[in-house]
Amino acid sequence: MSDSASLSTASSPSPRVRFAPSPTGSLHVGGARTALYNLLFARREKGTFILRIEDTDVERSREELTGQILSAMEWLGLDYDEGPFYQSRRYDLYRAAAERLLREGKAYRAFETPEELDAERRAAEAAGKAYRYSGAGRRISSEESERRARAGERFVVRLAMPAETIVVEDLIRGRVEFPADALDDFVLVRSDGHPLYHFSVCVDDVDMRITDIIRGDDHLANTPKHVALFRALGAPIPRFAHLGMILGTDRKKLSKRHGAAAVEEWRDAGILPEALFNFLALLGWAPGGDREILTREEMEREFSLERVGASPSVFDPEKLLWMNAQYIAKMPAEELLARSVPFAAGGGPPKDVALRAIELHRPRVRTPIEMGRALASYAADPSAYEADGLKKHVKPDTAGQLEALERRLEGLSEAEWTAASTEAVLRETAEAAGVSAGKLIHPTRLALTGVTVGAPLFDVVALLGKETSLRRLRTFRQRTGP
RNA sequence: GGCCCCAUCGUCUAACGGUUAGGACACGGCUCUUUCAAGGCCGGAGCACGGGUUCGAUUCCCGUUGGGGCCGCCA
Repeated sequence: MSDSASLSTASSPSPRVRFAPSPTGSLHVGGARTALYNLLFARREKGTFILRIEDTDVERSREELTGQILSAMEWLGLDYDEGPFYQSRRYDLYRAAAERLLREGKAYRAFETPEELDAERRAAEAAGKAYRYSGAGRRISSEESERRARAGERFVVRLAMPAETIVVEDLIRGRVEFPADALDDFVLVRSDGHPLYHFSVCVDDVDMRITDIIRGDDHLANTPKHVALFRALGAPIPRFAHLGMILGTDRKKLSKRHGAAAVEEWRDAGILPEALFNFLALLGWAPGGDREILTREEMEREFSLERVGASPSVFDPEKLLWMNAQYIAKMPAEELLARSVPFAAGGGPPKDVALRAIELHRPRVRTPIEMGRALASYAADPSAYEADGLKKHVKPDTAGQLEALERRLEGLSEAEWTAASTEAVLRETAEAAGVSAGKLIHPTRLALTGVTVGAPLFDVVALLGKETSLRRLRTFRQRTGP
């Protein structure tokens, strides 16, 4: 439309975003939500989503965890356009950047030992003051610094923070200011040559031409460091968007301590990836209107940071389970069957029976695991009967009534064995015995399924078939009778 | 302790100065019914507090309180 619109489009390249987990644990739901927002943002803005593994912490990073994170992302459908890139393979880049900053006087060597720093920190604490690095290294001349380095003295590289307020324009939080005296000259490179988090992040974000940094709120306080670093590196400052934390029910940052903080734990609990994706997307973002169940396409089309809230959100497993049930309700039977069979002990009944069982139990289960259990009950006779059910529904004359029921049911041919006709037979039997149908229905359910709750009895009877139904009835009578 | 962020039902959220403050989960009731669900209907439940600004504040500003985060040669 207008000149300025086309101009701004021309001057802002397509966005590049990244998700940068460190393999020090499995994929956390908070991390997954961050990745998901990056993905949605990239799709919506026709940008590029990059995956970068931040494995510079040699003590804590573990290779197998990278594999776990990758597979959890794949399972959830968090697909990236570029990467994964590994920071551990990019040390040359960090070394070159550090040398450049040193040369340009934007960073300097500091020769304090960890023990000395520890002592300073403790002293500050004892004095009730906030600890700041003294800046001693800054006052060493570059000649002397060079000389000591060449002499083999150990040193770290620190950034010379400018003495000015740093302003962060956050897409979600607005303008946030950090006074200069709250920041000190933080360490870029360890004495063993390892680049540290803040440094490798910024060097990579510059190198990968990241335009928008969407990450957790816990990084907001780190952002002035990053801004200073981007400036020192002579790079443009990306846009920032800091997401509210995901909390446990105790309103503390969600962690393993809360149980089920990892994506794979939910996977193993029978949560469908689509459901978790949908649920996580709505933890902080609302599409507007009253919609809750959205397709991936809708989310990719409608996601916008403007509609992302700033406040933290509590992760509610109950609602996740509800959402899972919503997805189960709509899933094609074949697919639901395929997802449930792995959880059916013994593989469940033949496919035609299984498919009908799926429809019977679909509204009654919330996970494929529960569905698997239901399927298994059609293939194997009950191994035990619910104790409370026996007590409640088995009376002295129950066995006799069930025997009468069996006799009459035997009169039905295989072809006549339907829900309607078996029901009719049961009701006739009850009437003949002068009792209500319930007196027979409940013990029959117990006999056929072992429990007192479940799908409509006569549908179950029909599905089980004549032979199995009668066998289970007989067994029940023998095991519970006089 | 210093700095920073956040604040609508128990929970997730809608509202972008004027609404009987809407929806969803959970909860309770009714309905359906052989049980349990699912579904449908109904209900209880919220603008943290105090000052401003304004004709008018849930909404804007300041403060208080409460919660959270960051302050490493961790990420």
